[in-house]
Amino acid sequence: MTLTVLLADDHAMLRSGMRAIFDTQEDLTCVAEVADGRAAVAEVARLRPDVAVLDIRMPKLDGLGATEMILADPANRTKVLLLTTYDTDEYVYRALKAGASGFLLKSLPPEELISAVRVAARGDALIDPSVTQRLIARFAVSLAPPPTPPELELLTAREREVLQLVAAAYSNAEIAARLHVGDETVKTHVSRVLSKLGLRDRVHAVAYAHVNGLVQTRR
Amino acid sequence: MTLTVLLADDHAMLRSGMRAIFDTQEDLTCVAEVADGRAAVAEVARLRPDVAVLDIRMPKLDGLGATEMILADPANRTKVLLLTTYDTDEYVYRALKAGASGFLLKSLPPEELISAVRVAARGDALIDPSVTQRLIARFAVSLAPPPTPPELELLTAREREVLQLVAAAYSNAEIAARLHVGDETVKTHVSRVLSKLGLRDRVHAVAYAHVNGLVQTRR
DNA sequence: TCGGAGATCCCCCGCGCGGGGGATCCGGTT
DNA sequence: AACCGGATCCCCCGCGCGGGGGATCTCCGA
Repeated sequence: MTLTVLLADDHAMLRSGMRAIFDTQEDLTCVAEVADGRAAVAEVARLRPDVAVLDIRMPKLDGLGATEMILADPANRTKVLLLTTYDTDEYVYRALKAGASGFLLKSLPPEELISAVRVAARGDALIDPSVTQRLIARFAVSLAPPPTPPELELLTAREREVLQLVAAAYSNAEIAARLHVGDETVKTHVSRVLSKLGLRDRVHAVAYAHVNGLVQTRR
Repeated sequence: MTLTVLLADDHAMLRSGMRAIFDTQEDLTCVAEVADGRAAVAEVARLRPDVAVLDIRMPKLDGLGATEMILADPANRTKVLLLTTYDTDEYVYRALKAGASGFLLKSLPPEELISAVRVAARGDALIDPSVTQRLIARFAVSLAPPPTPPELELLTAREREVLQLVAAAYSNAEIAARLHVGDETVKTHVSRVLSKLGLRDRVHAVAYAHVNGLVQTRR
């Protein structure tokens, strides 16, 4: 089975260079060449190639915008490979968010471009190693739990427990019922929490808890 | 300049296979072979190779634990490539969080293993395409803003503005001063916000705002 | 032209909340 | 035995807050 490819780049020379590379492969067919993003979107919709190789810098609509439009339409099954000279982080994030199957630099050796197209076509993805490094760093921080402020150590276990419930917007009476203690007890705990953390009232406590990741939201 | 490599895998056969691959390259030297994670950590500390290629499944200490120990020690400049048969997502996250320079499957062609070592040595990173695909998906959701609940549309611009300030734990008087209006006005806005959103009091409003991403914390 | 939505300001009332005192009981350390 | 930190419960007081009524003004669209 042969793979169909669309090329989008505003430099005719680069397009013919890439086409020459694909032509060396029997199973790859370059079915269209376009010079701007709008044409890329239109031709992808018309020809439904397996893979679209898009430059980021293009007239009318850039490669990122084209990627977003192509991948936003569920009728398209085309995989998108982005090719660029510059690897600004913002570009990378936008590309990956849109669902691109690849983010490659133009310094890529020809044979690797070929393999990239095959990778994309089979539903996998690949990212240039120089970009991957920074992506990992970014990913690591997004996985890392927010740093626990040291003043939290001042709280006793019970106080932390109460703080959790305050953060969940429970009233003193509700917390008392939930912990099976009197509400006067809860008031004492809350007071201690506020004074130890230097917070004015329970409203500040709620904000504090959320900002410092004491409440699990996403993930 | 030649690159030094450490191999860690509990299968002697696989180690000698990889060593044979590296031996075909003049600039790559395999300086050590070990069969478990603890030995890997020790040998890396002793020999300081440029790159350590670790299997994940190993006795005593697995490749992930070894990676964490190696990369936690700032005295080590060794880059870590993880090699595995299975690509469980949890493995990948843990590896990347620890700061691994690569996550590769054992199905990798020999020549790509060689290029992976060179990539790692120069400070870049690479991830197997089949893993990259899922990583992108995960990364995209971590970038995506939390969905805005529809009831927020009921609020007027001013009410949303007040909600933001309530979420930042400002009192009615502080909000009034900040918006240059009377505090009675603020009370009206807050009341409307609470009733429109079905919230009991401002404490619930703070929690609501944080849960629904109306307050920027990380990123 | 009239109506409604939105922003602004006003009064009263009840209550939850937070501060400031205090008390008892238990478990662990000294 | 004496001590202390932690958890529990109690009382009083002042105030911010939220609900329920109002009111005016402006802008915009029917």
